[in-house]
Amino acid sequence: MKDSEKNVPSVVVKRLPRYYRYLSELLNQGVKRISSNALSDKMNVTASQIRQDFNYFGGFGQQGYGYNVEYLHGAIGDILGLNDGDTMVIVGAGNLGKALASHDTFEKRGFKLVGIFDNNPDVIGTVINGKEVMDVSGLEDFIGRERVDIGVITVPHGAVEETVERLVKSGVKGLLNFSYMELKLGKDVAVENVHLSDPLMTLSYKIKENKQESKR
Amino acid sequence: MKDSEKNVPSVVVKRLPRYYRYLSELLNQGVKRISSNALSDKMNVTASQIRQDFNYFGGFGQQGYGYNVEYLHGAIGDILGLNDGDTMVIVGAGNLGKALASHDTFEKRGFKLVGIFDNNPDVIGTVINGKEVMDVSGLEDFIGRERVDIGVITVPHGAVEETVERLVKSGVKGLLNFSYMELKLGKDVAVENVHLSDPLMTLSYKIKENKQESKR
DNA sequence: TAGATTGTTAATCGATTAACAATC
DNA sequence: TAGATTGTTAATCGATTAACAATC
Repeated sequence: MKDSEKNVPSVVVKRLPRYYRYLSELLNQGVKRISSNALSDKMNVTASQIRQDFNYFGGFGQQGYGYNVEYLHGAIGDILGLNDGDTMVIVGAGNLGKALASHDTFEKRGFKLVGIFDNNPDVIGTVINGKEVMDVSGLEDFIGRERVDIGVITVPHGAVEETVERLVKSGVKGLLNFSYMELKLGKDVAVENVHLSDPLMTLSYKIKENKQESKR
Repeated sequence: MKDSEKNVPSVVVKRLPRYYRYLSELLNQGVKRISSNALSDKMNVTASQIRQDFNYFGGFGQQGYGYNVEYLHGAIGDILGLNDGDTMVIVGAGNLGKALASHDTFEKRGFKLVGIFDNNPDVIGTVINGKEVMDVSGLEDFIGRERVDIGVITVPHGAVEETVERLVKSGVKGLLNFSYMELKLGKDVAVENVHLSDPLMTLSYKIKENKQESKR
């Protein structure tokens, strides 16, 4: 069994984007090499965990030297599939859809926004970040023709179910779901659910905890 | 030591918003009671974990009956501090700031948006979701006067540091940070960092994994 | 009461950390 | 070579699951 086929715990996978971000920053700063210890300080994780994590994918470092930042950055990008040129469409050109369409980090991470869709005649035809909003009635055709990989769901609550169905039927391979509804699908279509109010609630908990602590 | 003062593992805290969302939905559907087993089916977690989690805060159920949905919903809301009437300001009225300002889920969860700030003269004075965008130069005054609890950071990269400093100095108790930069602060100010591209990267990984699997 | 289901303890599992031999 | 730091195994810690007595 190749290293890349070992089953990687999902806690590790969820840490990869974070590593990737920090390495991007180091790369920007022109840092050439970094040790697990130095990275550990920066990221507030243990050096041991860093080495352990990387070794799920088979060691990118060199004894006595550390890790080459550029190489490691590229390797993690590959593992994450950021160099696969995944294309995506945004369905729902409301405020959130618009914001995501204009969010340049997506492009910087190697994703290509190829279409924005809405069902509102007033919105169809308007231009967001240089792209014309298309009529959602043409969604299936477009996805099939352009072989779109990812569907980003930013439609209102009531339209989620239908949107998901249509995206999946058209053959997208993954859904990034910003709707209130939590999606579970068959394992042939990957899903990530994003709930913007979750971190706000967690923050609220922490604030409350801080208050209680200071009272003691 | 009271139950509420036990130190709750952060994995448990991070699950609370999810419980809260599912309970909101059940409440909407008019469901009166639910057992850990039934909830377990719905949420794809074990019943054991649900009971274990709730018991960190001291048991909300009743043997032989299960949990009263309304009561449990309220209790978790209390734990999360959603009934504390936390106020918030959004700093940065760009696309993301606008989207968040219009995101009604925040209000539904008990948070009160009291101000939106920007430094761009073209944006100052415009109205977002019924609220006029204010000049960021008045940020400190406003926060002090209105005793704002939470600062939501949606400014561009270059303005993050200054924004954080000003928010903290003015006395906010928590930051919800959407900027690229990952914040760490002293423990008197709570922070949640949100990185919108992280779930997209994780999704990309899953898609890639699916592809490899189907090849085998 | 009998049945159901919690609260909670004990067992298991997995993830993190520590340690160190391998090696650049 | 000597020093540094990885890759990797072993030890520890914590979280999840299982089990069941308590009890509504």
